[in-house]
Formats: sequence, C-alpha cells, structure tokens
Amino acid sequence: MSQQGVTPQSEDYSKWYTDVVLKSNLADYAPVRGCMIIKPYGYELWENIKAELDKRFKATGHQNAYFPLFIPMSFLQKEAEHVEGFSPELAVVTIGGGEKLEEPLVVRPTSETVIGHTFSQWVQSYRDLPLLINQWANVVRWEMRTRLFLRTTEFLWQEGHTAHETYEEAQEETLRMLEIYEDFAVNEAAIPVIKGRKSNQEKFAGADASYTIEGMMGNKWALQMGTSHNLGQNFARVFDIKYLDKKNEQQYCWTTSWGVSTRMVGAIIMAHGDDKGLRLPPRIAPIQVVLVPIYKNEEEKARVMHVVGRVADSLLAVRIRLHVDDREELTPGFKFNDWEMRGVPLRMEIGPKDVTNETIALARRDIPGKEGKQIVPQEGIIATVMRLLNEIQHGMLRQARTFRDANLHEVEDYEGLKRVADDGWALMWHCGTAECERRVQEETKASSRCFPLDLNKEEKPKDARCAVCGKPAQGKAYFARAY
RNA sequence: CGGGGCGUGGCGCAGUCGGCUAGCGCGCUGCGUUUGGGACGCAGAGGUCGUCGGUUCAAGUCCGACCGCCCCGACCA
Repeated sequence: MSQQGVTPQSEDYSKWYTDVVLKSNLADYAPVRGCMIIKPYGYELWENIKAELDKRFKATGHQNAYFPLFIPMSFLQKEAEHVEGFSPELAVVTIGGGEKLEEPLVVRPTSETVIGHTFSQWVQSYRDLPLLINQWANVVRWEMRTRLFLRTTEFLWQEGHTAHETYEEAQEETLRMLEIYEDFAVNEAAIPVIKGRKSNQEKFAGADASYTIEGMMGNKWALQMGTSHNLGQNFARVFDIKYLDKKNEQQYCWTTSWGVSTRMVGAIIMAHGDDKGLRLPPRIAPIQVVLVPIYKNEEEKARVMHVVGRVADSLLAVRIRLHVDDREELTPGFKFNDWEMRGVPLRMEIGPKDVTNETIALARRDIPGKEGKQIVPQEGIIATVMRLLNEIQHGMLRQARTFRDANLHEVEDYEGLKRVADDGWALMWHCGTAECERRVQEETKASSRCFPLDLNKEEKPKDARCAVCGKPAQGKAYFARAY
C-alpha cells in the first residue's frame, strides 16, 4: 500500500468505506464488473456470521438443503409480480454445451420458484407441515451500480423457505425469523436495528408483506440488514403447493421466505468503523486477540517468545481466536496500526519488561489512545481477556445505540422531514402511497424505510394524517437516506 | 443511460509546448543494523506508458476511434 491508513470518514465517507474493505483485506475487486473476491479475512468474518445464524435456524427447527443455480425461465414467469420485479436484473443462460437451449435458464436471483416447485412435490398432507427449509447459496442480480459487500452482482446469502397450514402460522414464522435476525444483529454484530414492515412500494416482488431490520450506518444512512416475507398463498397457487387437511380437503399452503446476505459485512463495517479503519465485534471477529511480541535481540527474543507461547497456548485452549504476529521484518508500531486498521478488538503486547514483571500490556480497539490501554498480570489472563472481550462487545453495541438514538427524530410535517432528511432518520405519520413516497424521495432523497413494529402496536388516533400529503395515515414510518 | 474524473512497474503518482537509456514514493528481493506506536543503510528485481489506427525523421506526449475503471444521479438485499 502506498499510503498508510484510510481516508477520513468526514472527508469522503464512500472512499473511507472502500479503503477499509480493500486495506483491511476483507475483499478485492474481481476481473468482472460488479463482482468481488472475498479474501480469507473477509470470508472468515462471513463464516462466523453464517455459523451464528445457522445455529439459530437449526434451533428453530429448520433444515438446510440445496437447490439448483439454474432456474427455468418459465418458473419465474409464473408469478406476475415476481417476474416483473426481477426481470430487469436477471442473468440468463441461453447456450449450454455449445447448443442453444430450448428454454433459457435464469441464474437464480432468489429461489422462491424452484423451491415452490419442489415444495409442491414434498407436501401432500397437513402432516408434512410446517416445512422448514433453508439454503446457503450464491445469487446473481444484475445491478446497475455496485459496491463491495453492499450490492454486488453476485453475492452470498441464506434464504429460508417455509410452508404452513394457515396464514397465522406463516405470519408467526415471518416474524420469528425477523426476531432471529434482530437477535443476531444486536447480540453478535452489536448493531441496534429497527424491526418494521416495508411499505407496498418497498416490499419483495411477490410477497403479501415484507419485514425488515434496518440499521443506521456511520453516515446516518439506513441499511436493510435482513428481510422476512409473508408470501401469502401467491407462490402456493402458482406452484400448486397443496395439502390435504384433517377434513380431507385440499388447501393451498401459506409460505414465507427470509434472507440475510454478505451485505451484513458491509453493515458491520459501516456501523462500527472509524477513521483508523475497521472495528469488529469480538463475537464474530476472525481474530479476537492479536499478540505482538517485542524484543531487541536474540536473548530477549528467546525469553519473550517463551512467555508468548505459554500465554497463546492457554488462550487458544479455551477457544479464544488469537493470532500471534511474529513477523520479523516489521516493527511493533507498524503491527499496532495494521491490526487496528483490520479491526481486531484486543491487542496484547509481551516484551522484556512484561517477562520480568509477569505482566501483559493490553489495548482495546473500541477505546482509542491511552484510555484503552492497561497492564495486567499474566496470572488469570484467560479471565481478563474474556471479560474484556465481553466488555468490548457491549461497549460497541452501546456506542452504536447512542449514535443511532441521537439521530432518530420524530417530525410533525413535511418541513420537519426536510430538515432531518439528510442528517438522520425521520419518524412521521405516513399514508404509505406510492405517489407520496416518490415525491419525498425526489425532493429529499430520503426513502421510506419501514413502519416500525414497536411504534405501531397501539391503535393510531382516528385523525392521524400523513405528514406529507395529509391523507389518512397508515402508521408511523421512518424515512432516511438509504443504501 | 446522463454528468464528472481517470488509465504510465504490485500500489499511489510525476512526466503531456513531441527528442536521446521513462522517473519518484511506497511495496518487493538479498545482506547488515534495528524492534514498547507506522525503522534505517547498502545492493537489486520489476514497465509492449489501456487497445487499435493515423500524423511525424521521431509519439507516454499530437489527432481519431474503441475498451475499461472509479465517483455522482435513475433500479435493488
């Protein structure tokens, strides 16, 4: 790298983001436009995200399976809204083995259709329900403009697909998975999120209702970090997913789908990163602790490395993800900066003084400068590290929440919305109509994010009117600049 | 697709009133000295100047076309 560090956020947030992704070794541009190469460090982060989500899916009775990458074009065309929504961004295969194909194959942009087709064969009776399936896969959407992790032509994700006997069960599932996403975001990624329902305009093509978790990024823009859809009987009808109920009558199933993608990595970068680079929450960080040995000569090296080895072994033994940076050609100072840029939550230094005093120097990534440093005894280091990692995890969530809450504003009218539109999120009564949302987006660049579930529980006042157009309000909605 | 910027060793750039062996910083290799907040010295390796065509005694430099990338807007997890 020619220059050290990353572009400051205040100078150019978007440049900062790209710098962080490239310089912290998460990913790189690929030779194909809009595609990326996820490097080992970035992939390990994704694997940790994946493991935590997968654990939660299994715990709620879901099973993993795998469906094909290629989908017959005719499948997509069965659901009118679905095909209309996706056709502009499809990659289509027309030649196979040198021969023009009878029917073009779509590279999956999502799998509702193939899975719908399959479900129709798997489901016969109410005894087969609920059917709870998830798949980890790559998908392709031909986007006009791409950004590393946030929107790439090909991305990795998880898509859950379920079928149920009743609308209520499907709705329950839809919200259960939304809560799992929230739980992951808050407790693993340390990002507070707002759960809400998408407006008609923003919902998934083919869904009856879409739900979202929205997170606030460092520039106060919103990012949809996960979605969950109640698909009603839309896909059941076109793919003939039917079951025989207890009264021996044929019924259409109620289906759901839900997904989280590698975009989550982008969320983590932008919700926590600072001018020094990445900051990773300990629970999902590929490296939780980096240990930098310090010595001047062979004699010191021998003494230091002896202690380094002992400390490293003890931490590794209790599954702490520790990395010893024993590169000889770099100075400790360089390593400190390097690992800070790469977001490692906790740094340990062991030098001659520590060998003599039986201590270890620690530096927290979440607290900059001297404040975040301390010298601790080698004795009891496991407990110390575990405690600190836990504190860092909670500290990061607290910081993100304080920032987020400081930038949420309730507004009474359109003027109020305009005032906060490019510097935070605006909560207001909203009619939910397409015209209104289009107007707001054109005039303020802010788009409707969601009707937050928590804030729309109570009966709304009879005279609640849209803050922008004055028509009867559907509920309270957040508007914000969004990725 | 519209607006803006840019293509020169791995990365960041200079060189562009045409002129001789195409430079600089970082990185890389070797050796030595260094090492508690981005070390230093010496010796090296590495470039069909985005592509194609034109003008010229001579093109990184001028002209034309094309290709690609990045940023800002219209579609989306």
